[in-house]
Amino acid sequence: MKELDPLLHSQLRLAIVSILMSAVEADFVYLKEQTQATAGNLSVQIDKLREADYIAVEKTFEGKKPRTVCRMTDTGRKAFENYVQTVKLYLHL
Amino acid sequence: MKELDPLLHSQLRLAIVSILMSAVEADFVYLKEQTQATAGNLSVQIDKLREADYIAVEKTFEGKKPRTVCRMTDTGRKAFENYVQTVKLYLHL
DNA sequence: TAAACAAGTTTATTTTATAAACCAAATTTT
DNA sequence: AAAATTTGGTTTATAAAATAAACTTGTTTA
Repeated sequence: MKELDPLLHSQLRLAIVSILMSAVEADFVYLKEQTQATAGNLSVQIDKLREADYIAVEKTFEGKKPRTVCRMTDTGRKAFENYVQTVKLYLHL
Repeated sequence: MKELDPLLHSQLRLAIVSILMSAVEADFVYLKEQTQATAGNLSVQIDKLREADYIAVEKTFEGKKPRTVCRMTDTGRKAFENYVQTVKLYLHL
């Protein structure tokens, strides 16, 4: 049985990537709202995805407020597609 | 975002259930071969699925050798179908 | 009959996920 | 204008999970 990419096979990280796959980009606040995760957990998981170069993270300022914007990388998109194909086997789809 | 049943959202437990969903039953040795898991890990994960009544476990003797046979319960089948529907949302399927 | 094997289980270790506590800057309240 | 609160996070500590190593019990086999 093909292994499920452990980086994506995590509730929160999969949710993050799922959102990013259908939007050009999403910021920390939006991801927090959508996923209902705590800020700490979200911060950690975003960082893991960034370390693996699955997502790119840009820290800017929106006026005086910090803004952390995330978007998928090509590597991340490929990894996601691969994960989808693998999980389909497990789900008999 | 709907939560992914944590009992099924685990590489090995999902593999076990995936196998059991497409076979009437499967024994410990077969599951071990197919999943490539260690016996200890497999034993633990089977037990978690059994505790939740997702699978039924029957310990018999095949001649003089013990045989542990697993099959899905109705509860387990429903949980799996529910998991499939939920994960589809994450995967945009 | 002692060593090796089979089929597991139990326990210990490592990894992962999660949340609590913290920080800096800006905004609001008194 | 000082104090308290909010915003947008990060760091660190705790809880849970996955995994493997060690052990058990009975069975062959040399």
